[in-house]
Amino acid sequence: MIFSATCNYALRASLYIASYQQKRPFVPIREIADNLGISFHFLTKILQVLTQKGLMVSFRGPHGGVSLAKKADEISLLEIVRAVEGDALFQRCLLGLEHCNDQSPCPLHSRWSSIRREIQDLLSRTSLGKLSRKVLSEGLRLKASENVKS
Amino acid sequence: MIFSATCNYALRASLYIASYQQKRPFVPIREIADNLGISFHFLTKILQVLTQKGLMVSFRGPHGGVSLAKKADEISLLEIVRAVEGDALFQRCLLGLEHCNDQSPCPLHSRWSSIRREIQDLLSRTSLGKLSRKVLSEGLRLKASENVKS
DNA sequence: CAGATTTCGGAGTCATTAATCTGGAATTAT
DNA sequence: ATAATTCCAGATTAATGACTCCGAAATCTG
Repeated sequence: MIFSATCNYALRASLYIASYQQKRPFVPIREIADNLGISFHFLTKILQVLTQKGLMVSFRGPHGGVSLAKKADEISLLEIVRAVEGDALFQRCLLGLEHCNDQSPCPLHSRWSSIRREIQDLLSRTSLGKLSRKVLSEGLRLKASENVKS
Repeated sequence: MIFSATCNYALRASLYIASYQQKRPFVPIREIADNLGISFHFLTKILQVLTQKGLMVSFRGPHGGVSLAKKADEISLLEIVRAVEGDALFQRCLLGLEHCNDQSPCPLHSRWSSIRREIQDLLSRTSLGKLSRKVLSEGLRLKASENVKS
């Protein structure tokens, strides 16, 4: 629902970096991939996009990796989402109609618009910093939890 | 966003039937496809699913077509969505995590859950009948609007 | 410098969804 | 009967997204 796998990975990886970068200048992609259970090569590609868009900075070689380009409190989830999903995401019609807007609305336009705005507000109000602190203090998970039973 | 093309088509076609069935016993799929700008064969396949799931009834031959299985006021958009998208749609985590729930939540779980519920409520409160009356009275569109300029 | 580490960038594969095509079966009208 | 209409069902193709692979470039260590 809502987001592509690419976008989910981008959010989780960003959150991982914000949470576990600590004093290191860079966090290796391999570490992120291993800890979140994401394909290394695929994640590499996704993070490349984020660095190209200026949200991350990267460094090659030993002790290299990626790092947030700004302070974690200054990066909103919305920025991450927009970087990988593009700008059209928050303009789409619930019925899939092109050019559905206030002038030429579909039957659900007004009601859907307000929910869509809520989603956008949630993402723009929530920063990586805020959320990473919550992850650390409450021990929340970012990975798919492979705990089968036991 | 949110829905697949299949689901969009299912909703629009259902709404078309509810709006334009008038006194006819059945509405031909060809007419729906032409008026909504959807591939006939593809729409056929989608409506077959809706009839298999008991939401529509169909009839072959001249003056055949498909028809709502219940009164339009008794069919919610949610029923249509569930029939084509399956049941998992309204349980998915914003970060794409499996088994994200109150016991083992992701960092966004509580906030996302409430928005997700709003979406589900909107769809379950809105019936085909209610929405089709709105379509007719306000002249709202169900198709992609090919008005280039003129 | 040699070798290990790590990102970069492009190409290729696989799976799922979207869409098309073709023939057949049911029904009606002539 | 025969033809026309319309849904049904399966096969095929196209497009997109998800994921893999590999060689190259940058950087550090010894």
